[in-house]
Amino acid sequence: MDKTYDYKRWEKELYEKWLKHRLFRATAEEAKRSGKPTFTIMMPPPNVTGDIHLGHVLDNTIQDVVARYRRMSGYYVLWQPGTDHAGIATQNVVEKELAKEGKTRFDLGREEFLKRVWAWKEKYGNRILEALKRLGVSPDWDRIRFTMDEDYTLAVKTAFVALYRAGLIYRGKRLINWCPRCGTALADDEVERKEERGKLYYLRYPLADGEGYVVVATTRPETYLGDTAVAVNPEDERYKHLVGRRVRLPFVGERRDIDGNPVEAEIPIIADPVVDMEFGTGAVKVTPAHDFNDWDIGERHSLPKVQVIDFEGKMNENAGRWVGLDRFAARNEIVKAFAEAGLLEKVEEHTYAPGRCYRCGTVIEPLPSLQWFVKMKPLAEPALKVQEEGRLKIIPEMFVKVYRNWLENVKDWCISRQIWWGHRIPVWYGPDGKEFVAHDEEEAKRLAKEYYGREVELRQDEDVLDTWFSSWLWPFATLGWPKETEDLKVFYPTQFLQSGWDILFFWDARMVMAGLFFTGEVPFEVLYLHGLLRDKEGRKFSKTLKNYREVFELLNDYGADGLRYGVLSLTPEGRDIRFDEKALEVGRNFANKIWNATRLLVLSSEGVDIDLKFTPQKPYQKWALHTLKLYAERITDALENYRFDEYAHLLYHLIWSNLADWFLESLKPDLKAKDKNAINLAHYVWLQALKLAHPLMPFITDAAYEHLNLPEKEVSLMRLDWPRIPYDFPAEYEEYEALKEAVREFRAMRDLVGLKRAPYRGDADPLFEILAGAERGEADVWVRLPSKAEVYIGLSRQQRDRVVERLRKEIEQLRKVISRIERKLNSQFVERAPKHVVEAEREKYAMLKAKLESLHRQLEALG
RNA sequence: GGGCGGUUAGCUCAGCGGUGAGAGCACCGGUCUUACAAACCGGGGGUCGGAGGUUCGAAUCCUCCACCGCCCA
Repeated sequence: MDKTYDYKRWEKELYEKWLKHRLFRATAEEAKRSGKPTFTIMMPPPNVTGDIHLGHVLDNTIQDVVARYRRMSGYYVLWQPGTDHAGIATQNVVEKELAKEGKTRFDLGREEFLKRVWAWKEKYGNRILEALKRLGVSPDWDRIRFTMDEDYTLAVKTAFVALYRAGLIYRGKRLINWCPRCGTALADDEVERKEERGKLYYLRYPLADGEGYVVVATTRPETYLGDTAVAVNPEDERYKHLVGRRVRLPFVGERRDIDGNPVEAEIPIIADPVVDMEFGTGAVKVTPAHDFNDWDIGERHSLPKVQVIDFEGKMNENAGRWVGLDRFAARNEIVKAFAEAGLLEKVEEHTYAPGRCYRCGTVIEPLPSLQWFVKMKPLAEPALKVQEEGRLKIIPEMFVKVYRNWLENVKDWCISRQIWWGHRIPVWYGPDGKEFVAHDEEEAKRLAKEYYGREVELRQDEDVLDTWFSSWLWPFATLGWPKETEDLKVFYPTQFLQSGWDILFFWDARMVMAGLFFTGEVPFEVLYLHGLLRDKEGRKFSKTLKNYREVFELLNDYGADGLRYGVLSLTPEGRDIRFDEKALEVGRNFANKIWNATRLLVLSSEGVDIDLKFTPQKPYQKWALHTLKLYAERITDALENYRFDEYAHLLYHLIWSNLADWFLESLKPDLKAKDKNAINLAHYVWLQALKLAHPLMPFITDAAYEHLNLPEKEVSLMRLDWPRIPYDFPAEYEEYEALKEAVREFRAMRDLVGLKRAPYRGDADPLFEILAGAERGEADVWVRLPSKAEVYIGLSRQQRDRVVERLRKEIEQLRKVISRIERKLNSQFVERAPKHVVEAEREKYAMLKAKLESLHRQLEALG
């Protein structure tokens, strides 16, 4: 057995071995044959464009821990991997490639462009999945699905048609979020808002029928060209007399609304309660075609909607002299024009939160546009209901409110995207624009023929569907839906879904809706949300800041187990995680510790025939079994409750602080003596500990397992049963704990006086000498240890003083504690507190009293 | 504006009605003790954000306040 753990070698060898033995494979047939309950986990499919980052590491470590734990505890596990076509992101990447050649997608045309994207996907699409293998994760790689697989496409079409026929999909002209850079509509939640510094411009609108003007405050002066009213709060005394009168927009000539009707430059002053009297001057401009609030005001007051910015973010023909200018350039020009005409009252610094595209960061432009929408209310209600009824468990609890709040206020979902990479919307239009929604062109033609009574030319909708419209089907579409497959019957609904909280709305909540609507099932029993990884300062990882290291570098430096351990141990319930490489060091050192401890066992049991049969005899042995039992229970509990950080810490304490520091040290004499019983017991204990650690640290534990000289072995610990420890030795546990205490006291005393070894006398367990570094001998002064055991440490006269000082300090501290308890025992506490608490307090009091006396005796003895 | 979370040792965090308030890292001192210096042994370090309240008992429950972060408008 090598002197150090070479994780690079072992990670490679073991992963190949696991794959060779098909340990991750899951089939419906075998599941049925096994007779075990199934446990299905759907891997959140990474984007085909992406590179692996720490978020994937956390995601997949969590899933792997659950998958391996469940396999070991008697479930038949399917962990379903795959990738997501990520419409906008992927199209962007390929368009960037094209730009290097000086081309746009329009130069290639739709068909050629899509060929390029597919080629790109074939080449790079599985990069993240491949990288995940180095982490040691255990999904069934033979089942990789892609959201644009042929089968999956069928699921998407079926879903669209079913929703349309149920009246839950409609097409309408509405204000949508438009990204001028990506050239597509976005859903509300694809728009990010963050506070930014901007300016608030005060514009003067001259009254049309008299002297003076009304001043409106706006962050977007360039949209004034599309204003169709000025609004004030009906309660606002300052403006009551103006309501009903009109202002004249300066520099505005001919303009038309979105239906082509001319709109005058004179616009009314209206009263609407949504206007905030505190904001600016209390009078606001209303631009229904470029602002969501204004759209609603426009609807209420039947205002015309004048669009002044086009789909490229440029001013359109309604902008008069500014036509063709970019919207931001137009802003400057327009402000200048107002200033020159004496119509700019002032400009203030202002913080506001413009919407930005979550894919490219461009400021989104609200625009009226004809798009497809999903009616969300009817889908949201069942999703709320199943949560209420406890059929969907959300962990941690605090996200329940977030989930509910979103569903209760959900708005219709804009699902059409003006890009090419994605699922083409399955709608065909007749010559008169009549829409035919169908699974394919054949069916559309048939429907059209029925409708028109003859064959007509059909034109398919140019747009594609939002990527999330395919991902929300993931839990069942990957298993073959809409076909009634064996996979669906056996593995669906699933048991566990984990994701970062950032996609709770995008993905998790929508999967619940889709699951309920399409399959009538809650798609997963448990929804586990974890926080997002941030840098040491709490900032998001970002390419521009370069505030992170590549996952491959981390894997090289700390090993997969070190990385897994580090990341998981940092993960608190739900909150964001400040990532610190120090944690990985802990993980790496921990793996190393496991290696070395195993090495001790292996080297010192050479030549011993191991059959795992033993009888617990000595106190340290019973203590070890009892400790193992306590930890196995707590670890199982932590895993059952998805407390991963706790799991990581418990492992550390069991294996390092208890087994390595005490058990193995106590075992050493028996190892030297080749005590067969002790060696078998140790192998049993160690094997259980390795099993407990296996879900989190699969490589080092399996590497250690390979070295253990056991009578029979499986391919991997993952094939063994989860530990249940049938031993219970509370008395011996206490006995050995007392020994530990005496050893610690002896060591501390010895260190206090600066001795490397010290003489002792008294009645001590034979292990005491070894653990404490003590020996029988002569001394000037003997000091009894404060612990129960009657053990003395021998000192010289010079060393006496330091001990006296130390004793005095301890006595003082102890007195304080004791008097506090005395007060407590003389108060109402005795009558009011539960009996057992009072009893425990009395016991503690007696114990501390005894200890105090012992300290006093020592002090006296030292004279 | 509505909501959520946080504030505990120098740092990252556990503990969420009964502990002399914990862990890891960092720090200080000692050790090549034949598994491990990626280690071993020992040590110092906290008025649990502030103010009230409930309770026999509060880091833990309630109210208010302060600061930090996030989500939704």
